[in-house]
Amino acid sequence: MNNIPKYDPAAVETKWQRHWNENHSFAAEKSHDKPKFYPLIEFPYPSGAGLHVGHPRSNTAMDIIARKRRMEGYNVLFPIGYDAFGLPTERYAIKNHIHPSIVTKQNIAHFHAQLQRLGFSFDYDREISTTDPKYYKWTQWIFLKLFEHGLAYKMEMPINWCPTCKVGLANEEVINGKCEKCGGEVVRRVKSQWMLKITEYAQKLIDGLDDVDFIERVKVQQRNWIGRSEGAEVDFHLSSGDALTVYTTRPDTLFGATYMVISPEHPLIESRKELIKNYDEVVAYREAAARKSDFERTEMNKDKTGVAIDGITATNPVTGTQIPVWVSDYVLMGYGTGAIMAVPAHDERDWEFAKKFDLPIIEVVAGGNVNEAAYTDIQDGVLVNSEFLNGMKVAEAKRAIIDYLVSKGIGHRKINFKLRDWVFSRQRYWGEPIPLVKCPCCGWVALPYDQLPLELPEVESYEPTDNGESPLAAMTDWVNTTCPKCGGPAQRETDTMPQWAGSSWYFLRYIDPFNDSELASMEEMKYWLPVDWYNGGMEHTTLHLLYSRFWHRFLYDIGVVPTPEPYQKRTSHGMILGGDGEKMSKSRGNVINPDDIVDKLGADAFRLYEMFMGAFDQAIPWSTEGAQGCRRFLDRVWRMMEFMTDEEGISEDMKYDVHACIKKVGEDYERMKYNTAIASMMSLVNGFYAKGSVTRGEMRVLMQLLNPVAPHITEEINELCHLNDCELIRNAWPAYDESALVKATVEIALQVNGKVRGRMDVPADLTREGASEYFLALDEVQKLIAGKPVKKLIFVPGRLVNIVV
RNA sequence: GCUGAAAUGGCGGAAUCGGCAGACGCAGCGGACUUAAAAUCCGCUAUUCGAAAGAAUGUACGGGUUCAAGUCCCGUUUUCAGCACCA
Repeated sequence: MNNIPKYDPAAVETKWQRHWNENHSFAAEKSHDKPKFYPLIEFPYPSGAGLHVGHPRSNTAMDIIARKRRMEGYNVLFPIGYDAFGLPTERYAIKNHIHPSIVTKQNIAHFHAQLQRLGFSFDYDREISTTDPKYYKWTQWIFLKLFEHGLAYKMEMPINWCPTCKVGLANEEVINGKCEKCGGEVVRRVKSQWMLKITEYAQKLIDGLDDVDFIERVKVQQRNWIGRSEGAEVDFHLSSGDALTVYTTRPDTLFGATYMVISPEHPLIESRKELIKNYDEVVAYREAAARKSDFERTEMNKDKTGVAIDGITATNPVTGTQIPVWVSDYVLMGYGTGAIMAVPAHDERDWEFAKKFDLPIIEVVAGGNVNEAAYTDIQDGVLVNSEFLNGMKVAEAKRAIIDYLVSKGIGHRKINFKLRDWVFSRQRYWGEPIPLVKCPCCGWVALPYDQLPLELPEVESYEPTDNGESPLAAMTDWVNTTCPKCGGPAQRETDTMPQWAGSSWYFLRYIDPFNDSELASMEEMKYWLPVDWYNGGMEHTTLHLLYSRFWHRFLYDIGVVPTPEPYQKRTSHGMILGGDGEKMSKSRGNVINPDDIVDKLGADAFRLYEMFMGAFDQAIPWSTEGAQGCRRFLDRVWRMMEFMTDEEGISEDMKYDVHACIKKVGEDYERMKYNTAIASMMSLVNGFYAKGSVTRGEMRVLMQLLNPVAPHITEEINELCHLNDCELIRNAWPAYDESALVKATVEIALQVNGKVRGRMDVPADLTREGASEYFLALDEVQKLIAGKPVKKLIFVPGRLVNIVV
């Protein structure tokens, strides 16, 4: 072809982006005739810093799938929105005296422009923001439904308080005793908080995992976080006359229970203080434990401490032995019953404690050496010193002892979860107001649904307060209202919802974003749900991903949504690190700004590099030279126009390579092996260069394969060369021809005693049966074995032949 | 501490089922083009020995199974991630 213009990414990309925008090229079709496909990326938080190089990794990956599905004939909904409530915006607003809603608007505009510049095929017509009252009307609506069903409750409780952010945090937001957002030390603070009963859904959230296609580590992490365990509750009779109930997963070891431990906060200490001779000592221990921060508690978890209660003993219900009761902070009030039976022979913590305080250790499961270490194996151990359990395996003994406890009325089967309820209120301005009022006569009363949305009022100051009150509390005009039930004076809740509220259901709103009478129409949801493929960060596994599954399952239970699970498939991308292999951060000075790369190399090269740099699910250091190499590849693709011939078909000598590439690229995109898909296209292009020519037919296929990754340049080449009479995005995905993948001869390796001695071409249809005769007749084979007797000949068709002499 | 994943050239990585280790890219070296440089195109590029043909070694380390091991088994080291007294 003559008159090839120079490749100018900026011009080409602007042109096609405008074209797509004007034509709404990626708007999901209203009709439900076609099969649907709903891919989703986690909607970004529109920070002032703009897009990070991490965003395009996930976005491009799903964009490739979305674009491929459109070519395959699906009706695709690939939406975008903004998770815009949150602390950084509020902080910026406070510092610069701008209303957070204005900051949010500016940041969203910036993000929108950056996303468009990267050519993502989002349906921008459905763009949403969680801060839009038309949106958060429905976030509040869902909260009221939870409240109505008894799943939201307010409770005075010690919470995780971040003194830097001046806000309470959910358990999921505390990482190693530090605040997830600012890294500051988290302290305990007693506050009255709204809680959501996610624990009621613990079992459903575990069971639901069986029916979805999530990558294994996500399932494992969610299961561990929910932490289901099966065991029994057993009552121990105390000398005080009380029954002390413990939870244990090892009821089979009951005969080995040589002492008991209650947590320092256990109510028994107060209710029986008159019997406790060393009450002062116990209280001093409790206070010392309370002063320990979470950090100290975990740091010191190897060194056990405790105090024996003087004055109360317990009776082991099966042996009748009197055993002591201790207080120790290795037993937590928040799990089980806050009390345990200690079996030092078969529990590591109890073993350590018993060694330190010289308490008896009785072996009841044979198989280890309990003087050396606790024996915790539950597979092979056999019960001993346990009367009627003797000789049984652990699993059998568990069943037998529970039956016994039930028959005596002193115990029963019990399932426990580590999952805690979700702390749902935040003492902040920039969040969804909680639509409840407190009435002195009626208690907490829900706002009627027709009064939603309850909009955020304008306030003078968004500053959080040190006393733990939301800035809204100072707005007396807004706070003082009337009770919707009795009409008397009442006050609004002034805490707001956490950032996780708006993101717990946003994928539903995309389906029907302008609906003012429902959160989304059932008919539309029946067509679009569930989300077919959701890619996002591992850091959200026990936060957003779990929370949104909980909300969705609740909405399903009350008949609002048609599917029990929101997401069919979940994958996760690896982080992009700085060039030094460290996490990108301003302080390290290794941050790469996507805009700079797009300016220098173009969006297509940037997208291509983000997909080519390495395995999609692994952390990869950034390399600007590597990105440059991807730009070089696109330059080479562009220059292929110089030697393109007018032939429409695929030339005979390239047939195998072209069809193998179609197969490879299609399969690799689906498996998120973008790096090898791109490598195979690079090899194909190298082949055309080696040959010095490419046909129009070959060019057409290459453009179709490359289009999902590099949509602008391929569209431009398609137009310049009139490869198709329509845009590539309206093209069908190419199919490969099985017969073209069959070769007449294949190159195999020739091994002698397992060592490669050469390569040779053999007929592709050579079978194992004919192999021996075929190979031993060859001169080169005879030369290599040099007359030695052949012991064995192994032939793997298409791979190698190995002659053992 | 427990659990899980991983370790491959100078670098990022590839090798789908136990079957030719190092695809593809980066960096480097050489050549062509050019007054020159850049760009581009072509070639080389795991290590050691060798002029070459070739040979030996080689996928964190030590063993093992197999005709054949990056891949499977046992042990060790290191790195990363998750959980962190959940009875």
